Amino acid sequence: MTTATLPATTRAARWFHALSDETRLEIVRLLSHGERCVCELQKTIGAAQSRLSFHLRALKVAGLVTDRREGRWVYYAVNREALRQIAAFAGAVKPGKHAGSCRMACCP
Amino acid sequence: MTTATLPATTRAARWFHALSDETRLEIVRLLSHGERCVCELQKTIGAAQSRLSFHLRALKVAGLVTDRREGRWVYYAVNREALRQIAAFAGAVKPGKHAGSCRMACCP
DNA sequence: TTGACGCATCAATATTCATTGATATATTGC
DNA sequence: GCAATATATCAATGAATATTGATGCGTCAA
Repeated sequence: MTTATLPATTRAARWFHALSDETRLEIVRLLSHGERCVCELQKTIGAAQSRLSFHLRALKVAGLVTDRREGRWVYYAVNREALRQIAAFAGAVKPGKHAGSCRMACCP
Repeated sequence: MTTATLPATTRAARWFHALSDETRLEIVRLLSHGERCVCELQKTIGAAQSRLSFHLRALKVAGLVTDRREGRWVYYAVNREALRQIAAFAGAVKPGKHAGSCRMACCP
């Protein structure tokens, strides 16, 4: 259920996939203000319960959120560390030294 | 063909989707060193040509790469600004003021 | 002008993903 | 225990995506 042991590229691809859906992005945005139970996300987003559950699971499997049961409620929260790593990944892609034509490397 | 006028969430979802595939991540990683022609990406990645073309198009439609023809070659390059915005987006998701139980907001 | 090369596109297929409605499980208050 | 609530899961369906092989189109060099 965890993605911690996967190769970096695979893990990154799964993170990005988890964020590639508008509903899930909305969930993450809401959770960025603090943890929330499913019922509130449901009211706020206006999505069917099973649909929300589906997307929460996707985020959880990808390691972007954590969940915690308290009585009848389950609270979800963002995994700050994962988000940090995602930002770092995107930030690390910089155009490099060879910017400009690259005949040499390309077609010798 | 451009995504510039879309709502922020929609645009972000498309960016993340473009990065949600291992082949495309590998392409972006290679392009981060400078622009490359398709034939070199092909050699390096070892993917069928039509497959590579498919993924390059996905990246281009999402606005993450640009292309430029020079003679028989087409050179692709990362769009630094888009990557910067993606990193900013991920970095902006911070756990917030209400971290901890949030009964109040949740189930009044 | 012909042939080779670099690349894009198309058609067909298989796979993955999202949505909906129904059902199951756990927890609480009565 | 019973009913109500919160959430997860399942089954079915449709939509989107990825892969492969074939074909087309522009460009260059002989």
